[in-house]
Amino acid sequence: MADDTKGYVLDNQVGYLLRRATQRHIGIFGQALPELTPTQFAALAKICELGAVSQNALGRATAMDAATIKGVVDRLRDKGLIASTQDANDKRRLLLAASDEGRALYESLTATALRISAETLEPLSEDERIAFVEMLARLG
Amino acid sequence: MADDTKGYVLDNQVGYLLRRATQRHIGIFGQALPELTPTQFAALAKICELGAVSQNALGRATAMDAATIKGVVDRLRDKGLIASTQDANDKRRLLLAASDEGRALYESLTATALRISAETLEPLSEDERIAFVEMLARLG
DNA sequence: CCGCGTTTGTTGGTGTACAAACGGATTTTG
DNA sequence: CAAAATCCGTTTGTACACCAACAAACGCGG
Repeated sequence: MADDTKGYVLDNQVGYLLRRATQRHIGIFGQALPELTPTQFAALAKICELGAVSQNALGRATAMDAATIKGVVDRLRDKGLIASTQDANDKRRLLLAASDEGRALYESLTATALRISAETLEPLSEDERIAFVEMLARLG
Repeated sequence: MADDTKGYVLDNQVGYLLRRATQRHIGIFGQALPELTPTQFAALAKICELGAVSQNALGRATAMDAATIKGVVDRLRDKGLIASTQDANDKRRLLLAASDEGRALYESLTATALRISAETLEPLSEDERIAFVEMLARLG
């Protein structure tokens, strides 16, 4: 029977550990970059990366469903970081683009964002960070 | 300058990857165990693990703040899986305990829960799973 | 060109998640 | 012992996150 195999222990389950790690990361993010939430920053980053996109396409690019991306886009627009216009060729589509302020903010914040990633991974050694991120990407 | 060092790419950031991995895990959980959410199952598991606890203590044991655990406890009680009574020694406290149904459900579901964890980690090799979970625990 | 399936964005509902503020109970401390 | 600090649970407000249902617009096959 050896050790404690076979028992269910919450604290060892991936799902629980993922939740805790995410909580810690969001805490670090909020400390270092209070202007935007991680989700808002992700959406802004993707808009800057992709140029003009429709709202749903942005959602797909950032792993948010249609209902979620709507709220995020609304908040970014309220802050004046992005602008939306009707697509002339397809009247259903909202074309989104970063405003000058949005792009400037994004560019001024990428260094901070990288620092946040580093701080999140800080409990791991150099080699471990690389291996961990690579494995994590496979779980997405 | 070698490769692409230095640039900020959303898809390589831990926070984003954590979010995606969590999404996938929650999807797997919902498929395999639709009766409860991952959070509700975590709370029920901890109650069964710890015996009687106060509401806030349960929150701390499951990494949920007071406002969050309240909603989770309310829903578990609505389902008849846990019961709450006033603590006689400390009139502030709500003492929580699993009902017979709650305990039975928990015990009948631990095997499924373990299978969910395994399926979440399925893209990794045996050795990788162990290393990954250990590192993930350090990030919490 | 017409109908039908699909896509786009919106809304409503549920469930985490956290901050801030609160009243009441308890504990600590002067 | 009385005042201060703390802890308990609750409420309110904001922000994801997803499901299901919807109307308008699009596009394709017949």
